[in-house]
Parts: sequence; structure tokens; C-alpha cells
Amino acid sequence: MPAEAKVSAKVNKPAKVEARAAAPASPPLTERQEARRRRILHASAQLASRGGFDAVQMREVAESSQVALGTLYRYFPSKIHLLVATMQDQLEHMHGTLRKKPPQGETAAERVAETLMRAFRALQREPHLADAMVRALTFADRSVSPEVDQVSRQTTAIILDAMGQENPTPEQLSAVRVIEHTWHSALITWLSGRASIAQVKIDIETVCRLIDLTAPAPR
Amino acid sequence: MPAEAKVSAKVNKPAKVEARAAAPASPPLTERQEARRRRILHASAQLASRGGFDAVQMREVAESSQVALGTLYRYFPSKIHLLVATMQDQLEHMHGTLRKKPPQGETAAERVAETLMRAFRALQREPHLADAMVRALTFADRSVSPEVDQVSRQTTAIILDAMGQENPTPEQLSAVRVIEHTWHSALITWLSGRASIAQVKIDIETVCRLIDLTAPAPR
DNA sequence: CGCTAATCTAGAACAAGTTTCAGACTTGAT
DNA sequence: ATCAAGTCTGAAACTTGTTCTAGATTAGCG
Repeated sequence: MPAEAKVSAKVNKPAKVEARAAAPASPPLTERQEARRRRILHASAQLASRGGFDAVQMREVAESSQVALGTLYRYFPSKIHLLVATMQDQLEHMHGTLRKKPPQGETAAERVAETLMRAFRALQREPHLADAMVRALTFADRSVSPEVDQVSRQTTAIILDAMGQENPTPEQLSAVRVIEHTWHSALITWLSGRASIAQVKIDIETVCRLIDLTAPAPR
Repeated sequence: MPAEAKVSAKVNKPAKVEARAAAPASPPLTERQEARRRRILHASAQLASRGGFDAVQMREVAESSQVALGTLYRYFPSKIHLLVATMQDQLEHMHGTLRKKPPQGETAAERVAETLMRAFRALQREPHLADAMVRALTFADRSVSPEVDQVSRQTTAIILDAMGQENPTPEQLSAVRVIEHTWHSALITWLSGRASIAQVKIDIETVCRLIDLTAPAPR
């Protein structure tokens, strides 16, 4: 049975591990632990890429990442935590990718819409993964708030980046929040087959008009 | 153990029961079946009003509504189906209530915002119930699409009612869809404690501006 | 080296959603 | 009144998320 029992650890130490994105202050992980965490996230994304939310089964994740079930739960206290962390991971990657080629639109609204559509196209390439991540995100309860918030901040950063707005006004931030709402909800309707890709595009473009409404001067 | 086994049925007949809202064409239910359906929905709402999503446990719903577990599943093929049907039920009620006192705002945007805030206040009175319904709604997968769509149509009807708009343009319908997106997503952030009531209010008011953007002439 | 605390592992156990089944009851038709 | 089909019940079984436990391993430290 021990398919992965021959890892032979060498370092460890912290008491509580939690899901982080980049490097917020927290108990530092040893490289071995960092490697475990990475294996877990990789397995999670991999399983999600096939069957979506349902295909990410904790026992399978544990096995694929060569970690005991109990250990998996020590790293990620629930399936939702795991998938939200997976999303953090993917989002980071996405943000990096998007940064490289900034959108071309004239107005801030156009640039934001273009950026979101770019992200959308990326998600379309892995619809099952998108399903798992988005479903987890919206299903998350209070116990996952910090992690979901982190995802939200990351998303906000991406949008603000696209706007090219250094210090947005409160009004603009409201618009950005509404855009995020629309983004998540539109993804859900698409993932559950209740809206077409074209529909999502229209919704995004529609909501992005709010930006021009709150920030007449593009640059 | 048979706590509810003494009902002694007298009528029945259809083969497949599905969740409906008002009266779409489908296998007509006998009064006895209609009564069962009603008991189930009532139990569902009751349990949801306490602990929210998690408190709605299928075994408990079955027991509270004096129906065998298998029967519950015949009426509602999953917990999600049940909760979405519960939402349909509540929404209908809500729509009736809202109809009575139409919003007072000058512009369509104001009226819609006022209506949604009214609905929001109603939800605040039963936050657990709101939690159960909204979580189910956004977590629903393709197998629940018809029912979720029905909820969506009902919501759209409420918003169009508030707009006082008889035959909306495609642009306006887009705006309405975006408003619904924002509505759902904002509710979620509130329910999971990531946004305050005030925050939700702002988001609603912000997104409602889109209406004036697409329909300059109020009436 | 030898000790102590923390971590990891394998596996059992538990909880709640879902499925399945045999049998009792109802219904509608003959 | 009787029969065939469909429905409901009670209970067990199965699935997957989550928790718990005992023991092996490792790390940090004198």
C-alpha cells in the first residue's frame, strides 16, 4: 500500500501551516515542506483539470502528491481551502502572464475588458480547472475568508493594472468591485452552461462601462 | 422508529416529479403529492432558517416532512435541487410582496436599487436561510440549470418590474444581467462576512447606474 | 549521542449526501 | 373485486469529506 511512503523527511518545524499566495509573514516552511505543498497544489490542479470540482477527491490528492491524508489536511484544512489555494496559485501565474503584454485599448474600460477576456480565454482552455476553482471560491464560507480575500485582492490588482490607474478614487474602487462581482458570477453562469461565451463577453463589456463613468480621463 | 409512517396515502400516479415554481406544464401532482412537496419545502426552509446550508440535512428534512428519504430524493434529486426549489418558492413570495408597494425613485436606477435593497433587508431577517439558498444557487452545476434558470428569470422579472420597463432593449437586458451578477456575488461576499451591509448597498447603487446609462428616458 | 517536541504516515472511524432494495400501499382499469 | 403498475416506506449500503489514533520519523538541542 505505501505507494509514497519512501520520501524520508529531513527538515520540519512549524506548528500550523496555512495557505498563502506569495510570501505573507507566517511560519516559514522548510524546503521539504514547501515541496510537499507544491506537490499537493500540483496534484490538485491536475485532478481538477480533468473532472473539475468533483474529481478533486482528497484521498486522490493525497495519493497523487505522496502525502498522507492527515498531512494533506494539515496543509489545507478543507477541500475548499485547497481549491482556493490552487486558485491563488493559478492567479499569480495569470497575473504574471498578463503583465507581459499590457492591453491595447484606448480607454480604461476597453483595457479592463480586454484583460478580462484574455483571462477568460485562458480559463476556457481548462474549463474543468476553472470549474473547480470558481465553484470553491463562491462556495467558501467564513472559515476561508482570508484566503478568498487574498484572491479578491489579487483580482483587484489585475484590474487596476489594466486600468493603469495608480491611486483610484473610492468611486472607481466601487466600480472595480462590481466588475469583480460580474466576473465571478458570469463565469459561474458560463460554467454551468446557462450562458454562452458570447454572453459572458457582452456582460463584461457592459459592466466595464462603469469605469468610464467614474473615470472620464483615461490617462 | 416509524415516526411518520401513518400517513396512509390515497392518491398518486406520475412517474417523475421535478421542481417547478408556479405551473409550468409537467406531470400534474395529486393533492396528496402536492402536500408532500409543500411539507418538504417548508421543512427545508425551516431547517435552513436555523443553521443555514449545513443545517439542511436530507435525513432531517425527510423526517421533518414525514417522508421517507427515498421519497424526498424522488421529489428533489439532490440537496441542491431542494434548496434551489426552496429559493424559487421564497422568491415568488418576495415578488408578490414587492409588487404591493412599488419603489418611489425618480429614475429607473433608483427604483431598481431601492427594490433590491428592500429584498436585501428581507434577506437580512433570515440570514441563515439566505445563506442556504444563495450558496446552493451558485454551487449548482449543470444538472440544476433549468431550476436555476427559473430563479434567474424570476429575478429578472422583479428588476424589470422595478424599472417599469415594458419592452427593454437588448442593452438594457445586458444591464439587468450585470445587475443580477452583482446582486448574487455581493450577497455571497456579505454572507461570508467579507463585505458589510453598507458595502453591498454601495455595490448595488453603483451597478444600478448602468441602467441610466442604457435608458436615459425613465418613462 | 540521547532526549523532546513536532511532523508524517497508515489506517480506522465518523458524518452526511446519495443509491438501492424488498415489501407494503394506492391507483386506475378491467 | 381483482390485477398490474407506480409510489412510498424503512433500512442498509455506498461514497467522499473530515477527524482521530498509534506509531515511526525528524529536527533542534544539550
